[in-house]
Amino acid sequence: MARRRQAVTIKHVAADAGVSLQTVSRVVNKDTGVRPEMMSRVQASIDKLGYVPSIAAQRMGGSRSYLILALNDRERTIADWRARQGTDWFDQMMLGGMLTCAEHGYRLIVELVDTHSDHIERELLAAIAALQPDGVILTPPHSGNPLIINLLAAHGISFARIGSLTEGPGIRLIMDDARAARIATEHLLELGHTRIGFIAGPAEYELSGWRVDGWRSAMEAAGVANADLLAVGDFSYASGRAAAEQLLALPTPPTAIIASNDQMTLATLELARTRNLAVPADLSLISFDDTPIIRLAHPPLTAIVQPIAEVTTQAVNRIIADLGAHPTSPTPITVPALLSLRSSTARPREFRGR
Amino acid sequence: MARRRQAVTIKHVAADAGVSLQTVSRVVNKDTGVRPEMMSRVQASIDKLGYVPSIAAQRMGGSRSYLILALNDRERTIADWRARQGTDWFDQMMLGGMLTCAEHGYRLIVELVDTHSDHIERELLAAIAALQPDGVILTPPHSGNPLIINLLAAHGISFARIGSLTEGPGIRLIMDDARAARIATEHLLELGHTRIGFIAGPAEYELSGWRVDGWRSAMEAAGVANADLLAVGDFSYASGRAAAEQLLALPTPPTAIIASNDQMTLATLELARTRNLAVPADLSLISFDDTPIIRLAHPPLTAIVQPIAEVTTQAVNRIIADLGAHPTSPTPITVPALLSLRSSTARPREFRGR
DNA sequence: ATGAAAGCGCTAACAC
DNA sequence: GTGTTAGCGCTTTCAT
Repeated sequence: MARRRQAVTIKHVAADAGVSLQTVSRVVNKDTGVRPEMMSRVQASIDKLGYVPSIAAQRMGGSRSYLILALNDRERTIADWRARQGTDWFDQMMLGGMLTCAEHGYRLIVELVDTHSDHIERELLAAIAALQPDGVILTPPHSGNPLIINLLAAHGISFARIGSLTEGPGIRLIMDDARAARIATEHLLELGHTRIGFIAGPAEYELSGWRVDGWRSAMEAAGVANADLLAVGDFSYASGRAAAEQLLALPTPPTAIIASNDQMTLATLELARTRNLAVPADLSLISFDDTPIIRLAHPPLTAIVQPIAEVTTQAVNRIIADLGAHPTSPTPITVPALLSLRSSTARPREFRGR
Repeated sequence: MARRRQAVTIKHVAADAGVSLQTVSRVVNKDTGVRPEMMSRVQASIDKLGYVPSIAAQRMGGSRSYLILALNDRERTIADWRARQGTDWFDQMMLGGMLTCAEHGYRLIVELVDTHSDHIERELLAAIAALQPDGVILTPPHSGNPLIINLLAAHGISFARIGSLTEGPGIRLIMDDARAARIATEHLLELGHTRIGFIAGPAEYELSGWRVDGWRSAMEAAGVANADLLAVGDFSYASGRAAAEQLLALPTPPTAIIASNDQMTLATLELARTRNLAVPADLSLISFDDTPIIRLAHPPLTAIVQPIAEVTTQAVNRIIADLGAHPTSPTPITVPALLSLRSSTARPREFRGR
C-alpha cells in the first residue's frame, strides 16, 4: 500500500489563491479578520480544488479533533444487539448524535466500556489518548460514575451526562423519569386502580430511583402508597418475571403494573398469560420503553416514550457550544417523555360497568 | 478550552526507557529487528506510563489512520431509525464491525451518504480527505456503485463490498441470497405448494435480483415456474401491500408468498388479514428479514436469517489483512443465510388431510 | 540492531 | 489584515 498523502492540502489552496497558509486556515475556520474579498478568493480556490482539511492534521496543529466520543455500556449494548429484540436505545442515540455531529462538522465515534471493570479508567484513558476527542457523551450507567466524570473533567474535555443528576462536572441531561413514572401512575389512578405495582430497574442506574420516586409520589398523593407494591429487577426478562411473580403473589395482588423497561414488561405480560390473567381486564400494564416488541405485543402495550434522539441531539449541541466558552451550566436539561396510550390499560375489575 | 496536549507521548517513553524515539515506535508497531531485551524494557515503560499512541499523530507520520469507514445509505438508515420498527441491519453491522475493528486496534466510523445524489462523489471525497480511513465498508445499495468503487480503488483504499458481485476492485462478500431464496422456495415446495409468489426488492439492490433468481430456479426445477407470480416492491410497506394485492388478484392466486424484506412481508400479512385469508392455512408466508417485528407477528413468521454481523466481521478482517499485502482476492466470500422455521408456513389447502 | 533527521498538514503565536 | 515561524506526535528515510 503506497504511503497515502492528502490529495489536496492547505498548501495547494494557498498557492492557488496566492495567499499564505494562515489566511487559508483563517477562512476554513471562519476566523475573523479576513477581508471579504480575500475570503471569497480563498473560498473559490477551496471549492475549485475540493479541499477538505484533514482532521488528523487539524488535531496535530493543536486545535480540535472534531471527534465526539459516545461511551456505552459494553455488556448491555452487545447483549441488546445479539438478542435482536428491537431495543433501539443505541439507534436513537446514533440518530440524534450522528446527525447533530454532522451538522457541526463533527464525527461521532462509539466506544464500549465495561462498567464493572476495575480497569475502566485505563480503558477510558486509552480512548482519550488515541482519539483526543473534543467531547464525550456519557450514557447510563456511566453518566454518574465519579471515576469517569472526574477523569474527563481533569482532562478538560467537554462532556455530557445523559440520565444522571449526580453533582459534579459535565452537562447533565435527563428525560424526566420521575415525571414520566408519575404520569404513568396517574393514568392508572384515573382509571380507578389503587393497587399499582412497580418493577424497578437496577440501582446502578440513577434513573431507576427516579422512576420509583415518580411512582411513589403519585401513589402518595392519591393516598394509596404501599411499599409492598415495589419489586426490583435488573432490566432482564428473567428478573422481570421474578419481580412480577413477587407482586402477583401478594395477598391482594396489584391490578396494574408498571415495569421499568420493555423486557421486564414483556415478562410480566407472559406471566399474566400463564396465570390466565387477561391484560388489561385483570391486569393493566405500562412499559417504560416504547420498542417494537412492546408495540407488537398482544395487546399492544401502553408505554413511556423516551426522547433519546432528542436528548442526544441536545447533548451534542451543548458539548460543541461549550468548546469555545469555558464553564458548564450547572442546571440539568430536561427533555420530557411521553405516555403512548395503547391497549394494555383499562379500569380494574371492581370498576366495571359503573 | 486550553490547548490540549497528549499526556504521555512517545518521547516520555523513550526518555523513561533510555532509548530513541524510533525504538519505541518499533516496539509499538511490533516491527522486527528489536532485541527482545530492549523490547521488554520499552514495553515496561509503555505499561508503566500508560502510553497509547495518538492516531492523529500516527496518521500524520505517514502510517495508518486506524480508522475504517462504514458507508450506509442515508435515507434508508435514518428512515429505519425514525420508524423504530426494529430493523436492525445497522445494529448487526455495528456488532460485527465495531467488535472486529476493536480486536485489531481499529475504530469504526459510520458515514451516511445519499445514494441518489449527484454529489455522492464529493461527499465521499470529503470523508476520505477528512478521515483518511485505511479501509471502507460498502453496504447495499452502494456496494456495486461504480463511481464509489472506482474512486476508492483510485485512492488505494482497501475496501469491502457487502452484497455485490459486480465485477471490479474491492473485497466482495455476499450472504448467498440466491441460495437463501431457493431454500425458502424449496421449503414451500416440499409442503406441497406450487403457486409460490415472490415479492422482489428494488433493482438498485443487486441482491434483489439474486433472490428472484433463487426463487425462479427452485420453481423451474420443480417445473412450476410462472412469471406472473413475481411482483416488485421497493422494500417499503406500501409497495409490499401493492405487490401482494397484485399477486392475490391473479386468476389463480398463490398459496404462498415470499417477500424480500420484513416490511413487505408484514404488508402481505396485513392484506391477508383484510381478505380473511388465514396464515398459514390459506396463505403461507416467508420473510427475508428476521427482525423482531417478524418474530412477534401473528403468527410468528418463518424467515431467512441473514448473517449480517458475521459478514461484517469478515469484511473488517479482510480489509485489515489486505492493508499490508497488495491485491484483493477476486473470489467473493460467501456467508450462508439460514431459514428460521416458525408458524407462517403450512401445507396448502388442497393437500390437507392427506 | 539502534539512532538522528526530516517531514506529514495544520494551527498558534508572533511579526509585519 | 496578512505573512512567517515553530512546533504538535509520530513514522519514515537514511546513517551508524
